[in-house]
Amino acid sequence: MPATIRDIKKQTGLSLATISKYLNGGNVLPENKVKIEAAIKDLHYEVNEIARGLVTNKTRTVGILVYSIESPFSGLILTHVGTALRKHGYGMLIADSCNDEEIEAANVKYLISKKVDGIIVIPVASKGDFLLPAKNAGIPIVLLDRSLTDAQYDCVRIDNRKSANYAMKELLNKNHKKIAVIASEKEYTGRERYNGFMDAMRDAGLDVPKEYQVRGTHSIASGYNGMKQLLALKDKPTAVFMSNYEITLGAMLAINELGYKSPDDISLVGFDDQIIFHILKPQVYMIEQPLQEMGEKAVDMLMKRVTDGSLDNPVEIALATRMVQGNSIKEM
Amino acid sequence: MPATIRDIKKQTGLSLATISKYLNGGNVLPENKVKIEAAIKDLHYEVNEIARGLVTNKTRTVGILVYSIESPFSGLILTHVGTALRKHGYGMLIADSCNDEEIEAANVKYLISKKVDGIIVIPVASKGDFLLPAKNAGIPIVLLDRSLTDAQYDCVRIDNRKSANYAMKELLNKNHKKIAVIASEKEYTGRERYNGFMDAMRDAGLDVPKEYQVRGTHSIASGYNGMKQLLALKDKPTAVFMSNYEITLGAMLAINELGYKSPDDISLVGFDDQIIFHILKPQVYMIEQPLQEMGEKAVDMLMKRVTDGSLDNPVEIALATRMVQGNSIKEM
DNA sequence: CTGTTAGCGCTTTCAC
DNA sequence: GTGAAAGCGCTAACAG
Repeated sequence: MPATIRDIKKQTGLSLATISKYLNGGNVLPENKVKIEAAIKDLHYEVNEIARGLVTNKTRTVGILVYSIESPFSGLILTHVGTALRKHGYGMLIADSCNDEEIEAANVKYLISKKVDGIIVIPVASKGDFLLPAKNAGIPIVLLDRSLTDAQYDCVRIDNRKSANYAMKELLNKNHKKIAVIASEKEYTGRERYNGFMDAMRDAGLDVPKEYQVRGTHSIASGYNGMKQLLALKDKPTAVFMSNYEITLGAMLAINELGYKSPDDISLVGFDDQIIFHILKPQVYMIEQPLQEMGEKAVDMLMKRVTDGSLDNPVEIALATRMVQGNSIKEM
Repeated sequence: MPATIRDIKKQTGLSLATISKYLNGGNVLPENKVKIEAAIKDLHYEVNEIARGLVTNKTRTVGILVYSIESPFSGLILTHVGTALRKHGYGMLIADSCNDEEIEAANVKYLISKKVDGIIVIPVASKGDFLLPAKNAGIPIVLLDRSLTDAQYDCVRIDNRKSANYAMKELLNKNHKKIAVIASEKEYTGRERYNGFMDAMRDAGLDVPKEYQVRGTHSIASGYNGMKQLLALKDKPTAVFMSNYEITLGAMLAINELGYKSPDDISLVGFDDQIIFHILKPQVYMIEQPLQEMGEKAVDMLMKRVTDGSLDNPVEIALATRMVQGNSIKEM
């Protein structure tokens, strides 16, 4: 049975109010401060945040709804979210949606019952209904990385469409004409990046035959199979745009396995820079997302809602990305 | 302002006690049950777990202290931990130690103040002092994947030393004599696997020259540099044992980059099977950890302590691993 | 600056 | 099976 504020009261002879005031950073006579601090040490006292939360109606905990904690991307961005939250004195209650919309919806209710002060969500669903209970409960919500098609929430992400479009310039400038794409089909980012790719090709007046448009899932297997498919074509593309980390990884493996060399045999541009690509040959041209900035901005937005009680209209922030130069593109 | 149990009382005319009883699965007259359920729907009532926690002194939340949420291994095992916990009706409050012992120690206190019912920890530190505050507070603790050198806690892990030893048989049976190792030096698993490797070599009566013992960190870079180092030796090893996922990945990249082929030029055995290696050529012989079983067992042990209040002596469970056959070993 | 008091939302005796 | 009442550990008026 851990020490409570009453034990401190007993040892110091002070009132609960004074002790509470001290605990919350209020002004207390120096001598009392000393007494209280001594008692805290003595008794190994730690504030009971549950009790505190009951009265303040604040838990200093943010719920994180993550599409799949198994995915490497999740960890890479959550580490920044967590660090930013910790700086504000907040913790993360993480709920893994396991890429399952039902679990995701159930997790929202779970977080509500846990009285989290806000929710950061990298969604599985592309529609926003599942968030309504939280919204109705008045819990601030910030979307991260992925937006929703039918609902307005604060959102921090990159400009996927523009980034993909921009990435294509590298290939177009080097005179590639036969360019293929491997993109995930259902997810927000996959769709947007595919659109950006198509925008760029259309603007360049280039046609993209159906067999150059490989749509799959957000997975290594998709990249691997997609690239194999492309390399098996009679009329191979000279370049391929790979729309995310998993797809890029899979595609690179297929290339290696089949004994092709990039950029000699095929030029490459990928998405989602990760350390592994820094030590791979050839170094692939990669769109890099500002993961740290994304995590921090999402936390900033949420904190603003939480602490200011800000009720401004939702804003969607689309951060710029950066092209990491490589040597995976051949001049045509 | 969300509905409370008092709002239900108003609408149903029942007493708090009856409603509470219903909420906790107690027996209530069918007519009352109907009334309560209607009111809950009407008012969008969700239990306030904070208030409940204050009186029951249980939060149905488990704290997770993870060495680095950024690491792919973390996500792979936490997904199973999370799923198992959810089945028990528990959530995870995840605290990222960021590979930093100071943060780790601070996070313990944070979790205590959050009154988590138990803690699962994949530690950064190799000594157990940082867990003392939680232990003293009577919070059950289960170590996962990594043990500690100086403290007794429940622990679920694989038998790293034996697994590494066993993995070596594949190489020894195929008559390899000049075998090198790349292992992390400071971490628990790295040390144990290194020891298992050395055991096997000693038992086989084989010498391991210093330059065949590459010790580094648990990182891709370590594997990459380590393998380059080995391949640059005048007297190259015929086989290499790579002690974890990151090291294996890095080592494979180095091999590819230098244009070597496995198993023709070098035989390989790795640790930590992950999907990526399933589509890589050659398929590397890999020790596979039972991640799901590990996650579930850890949760089981914790739940036993939490719900039974079991105070038995700590037990350390070392699970068996499995060798995933590949084609990365040449018969000598 | 300090103390007294009420009460956050729920569970839990204990009568009935 | 139901209700009244007490209280979990803390904060937040308010008065002194």
